[in-house]
Amino acid sequence: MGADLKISARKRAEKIWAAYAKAQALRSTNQRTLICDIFLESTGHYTVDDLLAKVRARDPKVGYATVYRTLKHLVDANIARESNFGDTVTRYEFALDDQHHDHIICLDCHAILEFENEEIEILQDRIAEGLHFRLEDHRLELFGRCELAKTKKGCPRAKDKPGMPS
Amino acid sequence: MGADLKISARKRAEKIWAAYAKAQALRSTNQRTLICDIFLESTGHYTVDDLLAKVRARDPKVGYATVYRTLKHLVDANIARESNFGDTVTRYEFALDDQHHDHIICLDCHAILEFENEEIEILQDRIAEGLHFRLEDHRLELFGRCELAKTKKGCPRAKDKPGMPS
DNA sequence: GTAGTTGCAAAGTTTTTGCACTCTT
DNA sequence: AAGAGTGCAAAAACTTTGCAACTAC
Repeated sequence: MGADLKISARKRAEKIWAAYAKAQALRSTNQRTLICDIFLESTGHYTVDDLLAKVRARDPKVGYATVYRTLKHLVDANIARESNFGDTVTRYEFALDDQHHDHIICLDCHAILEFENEEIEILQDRIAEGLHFRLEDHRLELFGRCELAKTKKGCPRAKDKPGMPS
Repeated sequence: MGADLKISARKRAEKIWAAYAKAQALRSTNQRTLICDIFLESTGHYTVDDLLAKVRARDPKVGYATVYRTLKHLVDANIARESNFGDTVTRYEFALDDQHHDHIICLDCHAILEFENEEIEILQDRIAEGLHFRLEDHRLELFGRCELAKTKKGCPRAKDKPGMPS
């Protein structure tokens, strides 16, 4: 994904956010602006803790609840996407609707890679149609071991994080 | 899925369970036997609460912890599969490894249908290979509105259950 | 008898909510 | 000034764990 695409995605996200904020009559507070900025700058999959840490680096007084509440708005505005890759924590990523991608997660090092596959999406549409569903969303997660994890030394990134599915 | 297949799946599950129990030196207690029986008889996607209710109908003294602990064993033995379809509760279903299927969930009535698609599995393998992953597991969930939900009356099964993804 | 199992209650996690105070509009 | 937004702490929802009593082997 090139830098150009990322920049324009962010610009679009900002427009969507502005429209959403206006429609919902949201007020522009420092905390909210800060959280949105940090979120839109981010490229990975972050827990609320992760994001709060980044936020507090710039404003130590921000509370958990505000991050949760702001993320809820971002999800609602279709700018953020929630996922929990087999474990108990919810992770948030910046993802506009039309940029849909899926994930492959390394069970050893917990790296999360993204991929897109048009063919699978087409098959999904066909399946939904066959079952008389109007498809609105989907979630595809692949779990495996990445190349580094396969070596005898194991993946150097491997840490004991909370449970991924067996 | 015919009754024959289900019966043989159950028989296979019982064999796997017996082998697992032996390997782990698990003891055969009334509670554990009861929970396993109820779980193996079940065909849907149940929360711990659901299962505990069924268990307590036959033995009211069984505690949460025992159900959690037994399900953990069943997951470990690859007889049960955990999923959480966008909400916060973990659901368990009886699923042997080689019977893998995916789910389509109605956002209105929360019905959960199962499907299998060989083509998608092949594409997944190809994607994982391309990214140098050894694939171990996957999770595909489609979210949409079922046929009944599309009528102007809405789906009659619709209830306000906790949040599904937007 | 030994050691795995159970049920209870307490503790842990993650997320939501009530409330007094603050800040935007 | 009105009321949306914030931070804190308490509550909620779900799951795990410590422990004394129990039970399979």
